[in-house]
Amino acid sequence: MQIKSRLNELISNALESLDIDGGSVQVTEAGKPEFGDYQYNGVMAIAKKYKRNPRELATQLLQAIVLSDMVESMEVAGPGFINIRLSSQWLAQKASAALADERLGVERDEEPYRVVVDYSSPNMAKQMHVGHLRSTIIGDTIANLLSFLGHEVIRQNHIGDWGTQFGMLIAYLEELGEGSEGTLRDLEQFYKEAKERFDEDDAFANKAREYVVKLQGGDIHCIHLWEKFIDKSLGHCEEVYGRLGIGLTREDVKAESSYNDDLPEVIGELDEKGLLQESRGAKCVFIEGDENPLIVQKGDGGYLYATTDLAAIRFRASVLKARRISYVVDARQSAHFRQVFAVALKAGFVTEDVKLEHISFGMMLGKNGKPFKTREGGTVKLIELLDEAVERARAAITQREKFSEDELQKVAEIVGIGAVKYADLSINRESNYIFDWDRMLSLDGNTSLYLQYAYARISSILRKSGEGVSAEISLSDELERRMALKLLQLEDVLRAAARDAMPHYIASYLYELTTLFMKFYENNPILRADVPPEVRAGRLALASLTAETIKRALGLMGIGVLQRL
RNA sequence: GCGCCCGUGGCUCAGCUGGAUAGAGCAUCUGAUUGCGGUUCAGAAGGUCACAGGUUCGAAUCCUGUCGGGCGUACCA
Repeated sequence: MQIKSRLNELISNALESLDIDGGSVQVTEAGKPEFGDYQYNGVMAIAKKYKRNPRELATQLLQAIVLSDMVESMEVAGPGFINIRLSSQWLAQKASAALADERLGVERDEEPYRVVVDYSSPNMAKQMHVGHLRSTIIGDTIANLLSFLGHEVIRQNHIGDWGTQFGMLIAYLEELGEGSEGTLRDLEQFYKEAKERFDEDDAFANKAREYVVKLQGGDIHCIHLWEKFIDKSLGHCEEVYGRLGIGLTREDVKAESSYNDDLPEVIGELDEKGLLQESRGAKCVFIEGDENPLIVQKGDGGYLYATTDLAAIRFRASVLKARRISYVVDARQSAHFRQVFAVALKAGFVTEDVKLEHISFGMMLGKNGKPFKTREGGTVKLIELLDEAVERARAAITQREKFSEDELQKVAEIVGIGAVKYADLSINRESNYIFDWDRMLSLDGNTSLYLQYAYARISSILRKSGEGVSAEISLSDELERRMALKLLQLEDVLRAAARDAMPHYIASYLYELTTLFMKFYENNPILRADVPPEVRAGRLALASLTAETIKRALGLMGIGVLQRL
């Protein structure tokens, strides 16, 4: 249910009927309950433009609005605000419909498009570490969200499987011989050992360099070693994805190396367009207003990741035919993407109507405000971080419910992983964020545990009620009414989150919904004996829809819920 | 040097393309509740929205400058 756009339309139509150009009409949620449910503030600006009295204009506008059964009242307030109150009957009816609907009343976008979401993209030479966390979970959420809204999502895991370090790694893999899979399990260690060999043994170093060349030349033996290595490394990533509830599969992998053959073509096309210039021995594209060019080919003939990124854009636009291409990559690369996008456009790899966006995010900081590291100052491995999350969750769970060891482990897994993900997804992605175990595993405040707890509590109520939930919701008091309104705002929130690629909109919404529910529940008993059956049924229905909404929205973030906690 | 991002109560964060008295949660204080699952609920206190100008009916939000912090700045990815 899109509420805002319907209201916008009512107002737009009215403005049009008055022959007034109101620009893009945007109602917002009311600042206070006294103001109603929504408000439109645009009249003042329009009045200024037409040099008219705002209150008068607002009054005239109201008269021109054709009210639907959705709106109970609209009135002018203050200097020219228009306060809107929705019909309770309408809210009740739509909430009932949402409850009966698989999608909770959220419609698919009427103009679906094909979108590439590039995220996670780990380097195969090293173990996944915290540096990959944000891209992976933010990207996955956005992909899930767009998909839920009916868009055709193509996930692209642009893994780093190419580069000089692979010569060293496969040379070492070969040296260890058969049965070296065990060592490969700890990639970090493997890399370290290979590097040591490389630094200490000239013969080994030479072989490593030779293997780089052979690999690039398509040598069968080297390719075989390399494939084996990548396969193992990817397997490790998949283990992490599995635990994190990330929807990336092998089919989504589109490795850097897959663009190798395109790179000369990219250079060729840039040249054809007359964009290529040689500068200090390298082939570059200069961009107006930019001090530094985008270097696409090194002096020694080698390509760079800018070249690969251009090849990828070209592929995504021409082969995949994406209309929106989103890169979930940390903010430090904003300059890089700005350049790559500009060049891709100039070169005609994409047309103007394709939306290229860098969904950037800030750094993960430790409690001390400095980059998140281990006590020793090393990089935190993702798998170890997740282990710790689960361990801490286990300790944090109050064991009101008696869990078997198996169940406890499952619950801790859902709670712990959820806490890590939610802590990240609940804040504005653009800012750096402080990683704090205690806060993220707290039962108070905007945390996943609070939401999961609410879900479990509602589940308990529903179980105890011993009856099915009917889809009939009637709203007999103000809190019930506010609940229904909040529940119906889900689609507006999801759409805004998808539009801006801002998962924290969803988190804020869920938190507001849940605190509102707690308040509602405190004041409106459900299962008590003195509650009339109709009222009880209506409240049960609201509770049920609340639970479903929490479950669905957390599900978009890849976070699970529990019947008991 | 240049460029980008960020400065909101003690702490962590919201603030929806400029709107009505800047909102939450921790932490602090007060009160309710023998609890339809609580670590719940209600309330209080706490802010010159870094600073200074400007734009206008109206600015945390837009513009300019200053200060402070982060990041990036040609052949790594």
